[in-house]
Amino acid sequence: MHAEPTAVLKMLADPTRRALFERLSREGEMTVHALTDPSGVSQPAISKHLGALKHVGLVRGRRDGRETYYRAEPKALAPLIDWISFYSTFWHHRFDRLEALLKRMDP
Amino acid sequence: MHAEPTAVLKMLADPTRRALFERLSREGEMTVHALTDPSGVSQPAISKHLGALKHVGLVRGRRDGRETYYRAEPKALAPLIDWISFYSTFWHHRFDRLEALLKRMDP
DNA sequence: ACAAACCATAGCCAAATGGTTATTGATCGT
DNA sequence: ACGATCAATAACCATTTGGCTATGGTTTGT
Repeated sequence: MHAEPTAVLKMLADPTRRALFERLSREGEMTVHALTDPSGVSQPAISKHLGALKHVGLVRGRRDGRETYYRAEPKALAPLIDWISFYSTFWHHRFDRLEALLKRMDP
Repeated sequence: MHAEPTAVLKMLADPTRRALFERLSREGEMTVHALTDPSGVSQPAISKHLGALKHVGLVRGRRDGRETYYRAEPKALAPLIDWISFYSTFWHHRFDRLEALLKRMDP
């Protein structure tokens, strides 16, 4: 219970990397090529980021011929959600909006 | 709505810094000295981290004589919670465990 | 008055980070 | 068969980061 969120936080803290995760979350499975296209950075940079995300389980890669399709793995956010959940106890009494925000997450 | 979570994520991604925020969340207002004590790093390092946390609004400092009391400001987590909340829409239909986790956050 | 305590700042340094170009390996289309 | 495409890796580079020591500025206690 409530595992180390450091690795997940590090991954999401970089805007380029978070954009990859967001795009895969929104649009589903995509190739490296499609992800590189509008990213503003080179294909090797994207591959490296995807490798890092994969390493902490935030994405999964499926090789198909010469292409690799990546998909988001939101399960890997569990440590982060656990962390927020755990500390929400301490925040609750002085963060009025928290309750509303948490409700919004589970409508 | 759903502001940039990058700054907040960067702050929490460092273990030393997150430990400060956690400690202030658990134990309430504390001096720099008290925070430095069991941290394993020097007082200037702690002060620098507190300055960074303060800069993004995650803590607030109150000077009292020669001591400075810091407190956590969980309100500043709003961008992060908004981000998770926003993407939960996309995850919800393919992340079964999320629902359970979110329920655990708001029992 | 003055030494000690508390905190912030300055200056420095090693390591980590995020990017690049070049290259390689594999697969596809013609 | 072979040139083109896709992705990963290698090698390199600049910047950022997180730590340190040294110092300075206040405030406190004696």
